[in-house]
Amino acid sequence: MDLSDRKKKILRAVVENYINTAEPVGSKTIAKETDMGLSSATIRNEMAELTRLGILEQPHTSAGRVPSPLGYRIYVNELMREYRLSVEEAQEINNALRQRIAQLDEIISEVGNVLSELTNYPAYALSKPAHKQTIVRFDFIYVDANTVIVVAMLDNNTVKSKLMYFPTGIDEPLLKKLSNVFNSTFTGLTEDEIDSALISAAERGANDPNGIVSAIAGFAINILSEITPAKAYLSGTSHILDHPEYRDVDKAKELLSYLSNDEELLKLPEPAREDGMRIIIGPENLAEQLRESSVIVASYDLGNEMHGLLGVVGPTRMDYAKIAARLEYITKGLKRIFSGGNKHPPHIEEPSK
Amino acid sequence: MDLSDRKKKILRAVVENYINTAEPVGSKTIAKETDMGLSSATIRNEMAELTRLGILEQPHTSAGRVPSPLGYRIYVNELMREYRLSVEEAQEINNALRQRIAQLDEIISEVGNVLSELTNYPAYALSKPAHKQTIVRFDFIYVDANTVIVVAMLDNNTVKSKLMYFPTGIDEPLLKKLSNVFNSTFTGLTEDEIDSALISAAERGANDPNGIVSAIAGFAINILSEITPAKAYLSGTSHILDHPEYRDVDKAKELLSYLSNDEELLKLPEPAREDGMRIIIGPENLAEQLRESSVIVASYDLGNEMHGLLGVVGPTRMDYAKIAARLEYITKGLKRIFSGGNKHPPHIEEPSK
DNA sequence: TTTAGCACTCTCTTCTCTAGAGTGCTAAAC
DNA sequence: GTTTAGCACTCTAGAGAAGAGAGTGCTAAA
Repeated sequence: MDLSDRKKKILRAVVENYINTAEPVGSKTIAKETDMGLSSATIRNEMAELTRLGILEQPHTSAGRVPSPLGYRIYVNELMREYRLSVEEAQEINNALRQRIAQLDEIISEVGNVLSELTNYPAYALSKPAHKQTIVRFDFIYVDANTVIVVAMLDNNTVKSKLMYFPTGIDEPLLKKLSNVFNSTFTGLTEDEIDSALISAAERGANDPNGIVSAIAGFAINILSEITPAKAYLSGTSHILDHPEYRDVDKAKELLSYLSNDEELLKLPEPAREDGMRIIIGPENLAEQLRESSVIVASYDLGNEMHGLLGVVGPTRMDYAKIAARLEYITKGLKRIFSGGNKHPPHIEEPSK
Repeated sequence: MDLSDRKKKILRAVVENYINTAEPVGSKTIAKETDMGLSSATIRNEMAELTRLGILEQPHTSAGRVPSPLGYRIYVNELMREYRLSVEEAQEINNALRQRIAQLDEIISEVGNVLSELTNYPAYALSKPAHKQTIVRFDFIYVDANTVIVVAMLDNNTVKSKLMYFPTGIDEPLLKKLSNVFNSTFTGLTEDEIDSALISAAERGANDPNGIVSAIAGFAINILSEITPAKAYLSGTSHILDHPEYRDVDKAKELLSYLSNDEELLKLPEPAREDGMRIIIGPENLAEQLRESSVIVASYDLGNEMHGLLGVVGPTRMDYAKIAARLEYITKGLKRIFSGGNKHPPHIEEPSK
């Protein structure tokens, strides 16, 4: 799309004005609030042209103009000023992250909360399934004649354990045998590779008619399948109702129900590049319920197999520049905290678009 | 409150009609839809009386009547018919529970989802902190010269483990010593009882200048403090917008924000008796934001230190009888599944109020 | 190429009016 | 004494009308 510089300036003015006011923007407003030294009539002509090109839209004949999805697209791709976080904003994000990151368990949902609070839009956080993991070693701790603690260490250095009860009884020699069998047969295998053939072979190898091997193998499979399953966390849904677009309760309800569905969230698109960000505007969304909303999504990566997506949902008239800047600051900050090893959020840096 | 039988009948009719229609109820409607053989005029007189007693209310002079909070209270305490779950409804609950209960981890939040879906109101689930737990045994598994797996078994038979890295190095004899120190000093203690005096004493006992003891003790404290912390899960918030009471976006927003705050949820009242149910009507709520809503709450108990509250939030005009019946069926069902050991939901039973 | 002027269009708000529902009171009927 | 019919009265919700305001597109002049 090749527009004259003047058209671009006008488009930008329309988009930014509309983002702030949520009201259709008239030619007079543009003339007054930008310093192009042009009268409203000239701007009117340009806006008429932009409307013909499908970049602006008119809600009705005598209303001001509103950006079309195409208009937003052009704005986002070419015109959006890089939003520079102020020192205060960056500080605020730093504090929010620092305070919330206590237990790693819930970090992702917490980051979603932070994101939502900082943007005033609903936010979601997805954790992606890690690459197929394997168990690298098994240990067995004897507790009493019927009880054993099974400890499994994974290839990412996490450890899982479980108390298991065997009515048929066990003793130290049996444990030793089990340890040998499991460490030789079941290590280095992904979930899929542990199948019933393998289990019954191991049962024969350990001379175990009592199902002990298969119970432990079941535990192993459980661990491998439960580790970082794709999960969705949604935060700040009530922010939806802050925005005039959703004053219509039915629309709000539609979006809210949609977002509350984890499976739908997991289907949302991802950024093309690992470190990129993606903005999906209105009708570019595949889901019917998002056709009037926009999504900004970035991926995060905490190392150690923890990675996923972090997104913000809002009306098409959302402050793309600001939200994108904050989102990027957060994802970068997370990465720094977790891979760098130092426990402090990053210092202020220049965000890119 | 001593009312004539006729007044009670009329009150019940008003409440139930209002619950269904969300419109103020007129004397004519009552006359028509109940078989008391009375004319609207008579009923009008009775309703005027009930209004004088503060049991009914008039939105404005010439509108029908609406129950006051006191009216709901009387209805709930004395007039509410026991709602009998139909076979289909019970079946539906059974299925919902059965399908969802896979990993115990998320069972409580899942039950919240089920509850919300079955009632069409937002529902919350709280897990209460368990009684102070203690570690009953420690085990140490040698991995390599710098790495140990620490395994701790709690008094409720759950097992926690962690891979720990010690740059100063460790060997088998040291592990043995550690095992002795921890199993003699730190077992049977609650989180509070493990204090720094104890830790430094143990450090001296183990002759450990490298902070290994204190690192492991930190892990122990972590476990004890993290186990079933009070948690809140909220489901089905979008159902709020189904009800005409919350068509006003500002009201919906107020309630939604309130419910989204975990700390507030944790402060909500509990049933007086362990197996009881509690209904809090409108202004009986302490929180300002709930003054126009009602809460029905019951406690659940899955044995094994897992217990907490399950609640439903809706407009004061909510179908108390139906919701209470479903809530009770669910809590009883949970108990049966988990304590009875059989993995199937209960059969249909008569719910009590 | 830009601007001023002007008629035109459409929405939003305000006001008025009416239909309808429901009430409370009075007097008659049971 | 209780119940009912009748009726005037009150209040709301909704429909229609009117006017203000904002913004447009077109034309003609600068």
